[in-house]
Amino acid sequence: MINITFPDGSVKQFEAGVTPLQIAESISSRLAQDVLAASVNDCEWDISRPINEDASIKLFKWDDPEGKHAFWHSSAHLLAEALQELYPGVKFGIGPAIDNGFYYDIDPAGHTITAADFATIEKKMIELARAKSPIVRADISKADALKLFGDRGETYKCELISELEDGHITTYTQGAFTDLCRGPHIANTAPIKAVKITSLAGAYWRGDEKRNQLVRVYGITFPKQKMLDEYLVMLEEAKKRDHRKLGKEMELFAFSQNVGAGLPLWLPKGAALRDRLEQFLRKIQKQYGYQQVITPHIGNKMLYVTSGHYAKYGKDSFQPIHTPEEGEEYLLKPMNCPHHCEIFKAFPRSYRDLPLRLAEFGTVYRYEQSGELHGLTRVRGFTQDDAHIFCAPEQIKDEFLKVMDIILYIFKALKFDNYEAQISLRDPNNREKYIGSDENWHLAENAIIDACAEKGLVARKELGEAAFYGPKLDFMVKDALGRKWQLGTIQVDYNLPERFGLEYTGSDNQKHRPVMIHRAPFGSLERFVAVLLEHTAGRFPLWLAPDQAVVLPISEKFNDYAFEVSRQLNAADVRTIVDDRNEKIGKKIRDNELKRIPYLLIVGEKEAENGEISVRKQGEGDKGTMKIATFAANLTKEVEEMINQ
RNA sequence: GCCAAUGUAGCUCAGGGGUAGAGCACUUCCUUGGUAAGGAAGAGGUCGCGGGUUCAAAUCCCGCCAUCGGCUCCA
Repeated sequence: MINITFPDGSVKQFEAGVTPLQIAESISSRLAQDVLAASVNDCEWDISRPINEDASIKLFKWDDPEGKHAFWHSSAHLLAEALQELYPGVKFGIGPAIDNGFYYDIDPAGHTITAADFATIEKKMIELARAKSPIVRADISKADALKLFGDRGETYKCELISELEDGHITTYTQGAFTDLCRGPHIANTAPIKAVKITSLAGAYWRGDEKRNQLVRVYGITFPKQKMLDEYLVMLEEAKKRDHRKLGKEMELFAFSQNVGAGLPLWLPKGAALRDRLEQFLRKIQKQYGYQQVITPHIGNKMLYVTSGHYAKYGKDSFQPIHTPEEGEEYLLKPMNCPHHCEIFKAFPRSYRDLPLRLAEFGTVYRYEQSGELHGLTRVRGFTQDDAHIFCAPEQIKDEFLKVMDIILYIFKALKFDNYEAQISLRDPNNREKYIGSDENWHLAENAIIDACAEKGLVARKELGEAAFYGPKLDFMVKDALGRKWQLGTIQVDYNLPERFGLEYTGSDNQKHRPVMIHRAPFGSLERFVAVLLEHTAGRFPLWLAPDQAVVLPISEKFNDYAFEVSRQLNAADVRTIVDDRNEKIGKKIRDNELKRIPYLLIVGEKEAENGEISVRKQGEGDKGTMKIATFAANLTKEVEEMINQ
């Protein structure tokens, strides 16, 4: 007998060799039906895999991420089995579960797979799932694995096996398909009831653009058809809040082929929105002791040779601008920091000047690869809410904490509660990718980790994600379709001060090297507006809304009064427009509700007589009648409460 | 940059070797209506751009550009 400990601490005895599925059955037949995966002593475990010694166990159902993961991972195998039948000779790469479903990378071996084939693949997968094939785990020696997959011409699998340690290799088989796999998997294919192949893409083998490109087939599966239907509806809803669609609809920004790909044009309403965000940030930054600076959009090539950016990114950037003067070369600035370093150098600096916090809404240009451009989230010209803090090494953590305060304040004011924090550290196995000494890297990485700990901020640590000049703390927010975008960022940099030879005089009358902190709470205005649009589905908080109120005259007879109302409200800083179209009031209400204007002000005979307006709040309906000045005062108060919460 | 797809009116889309269609939006007229779609008429398009095939190309073929979904990249 062995002792099995449950998550609540209770312990039950079972025969050695018991499986998680049998344990679930001993609790209830319902649980046995629902359980998809397990962990045994915190190791992922198949529910049909025997347990031979005392262990603590967790059972995972669909609602647990681990349960979905096993379900989708098994679905990837099912997809592979279907592809193997439909396209004989295809070779398999890898096929993992992802956040929303799974994919399988295959070498199509001469077959062509297109979106037109999705229905066939789905049908085949359903057919195979209904066979209720058990998914069977097997240990295999490295030699046997190489032979098994080698005989089948699975060159990609063999490459993977050759890198594995003998004695730790397992395969999983369902029906006629055997895959090299660590698991865990669901017990058999029966629970996979609804299947959708979602897209097709090219993907380099092992993510290396120098190697073969495979075909990646994406899909998602569910244990119930209804869940798939709901998922598809959710996707449709998400598309409606795509910032590219909303930005056009709401006349915020546009792109022109004549201007160039990835170069956004801010329309009047978008520019005004952006300006409000800038003012908001300027105000907080002033409180935190920042000073605004302005630097040019271009800089001498030598500036970037000094900073090291030219050597690293020069050939992949917009190419230098040549002047009539022989030999002079300028670059569009890809970042503001070298300019700010020169501002630091403009005067002899004392420890009394530190921390020196230089802020700039600086527009930068980066030549992103053509396939990478994406609405406002990935562009070639954008404005960072940039600042560089020059401080003494012992001030780093304090400054870091203050920047975190600003970022968290902004996220709170805009109700971004769904962010993730990530500490990006360097890849210890690939040190030549980074510039700067080991000692400095070590210091900088620890400053970030300590600051997060002190703030109680839960941050994921990612090796190899650091910038080439230093480690960073990033705040990521998801867009409508669940794609993650980096917004706020704080980066420690020991490197640029070194390269620019920055120094200050300490209290000891000796020269010292300052440390630099790069930080951008929004990341860029472009990306921030994009994410804000998707986050709010275009229903901006009142203080940011392009139009805060629209006056709707009941009939054309009251147009004059409507314009008078609008004039008075605009004079009181309430952004107000008039809908003077010759339409019925019902139609005007519908159209302006759909335009996401926070307040609809209806005026007719009664209102015109009394100097009043009838207020309707977007999405909430009629709020009654009030004086124009009362409405203006209420709205101003509402805005102030939002910003100063 | 790579793989796949798409590009027709301001928007959403249909059509398809013989000179262009719908709905919404827009303009004008009728209507002057009290809280989510009143009616009529009109205007609007080198069918992404450039080549080729053809008596004839928006339609077929090739190239380019842009967009979309991924991959790689992201200072």
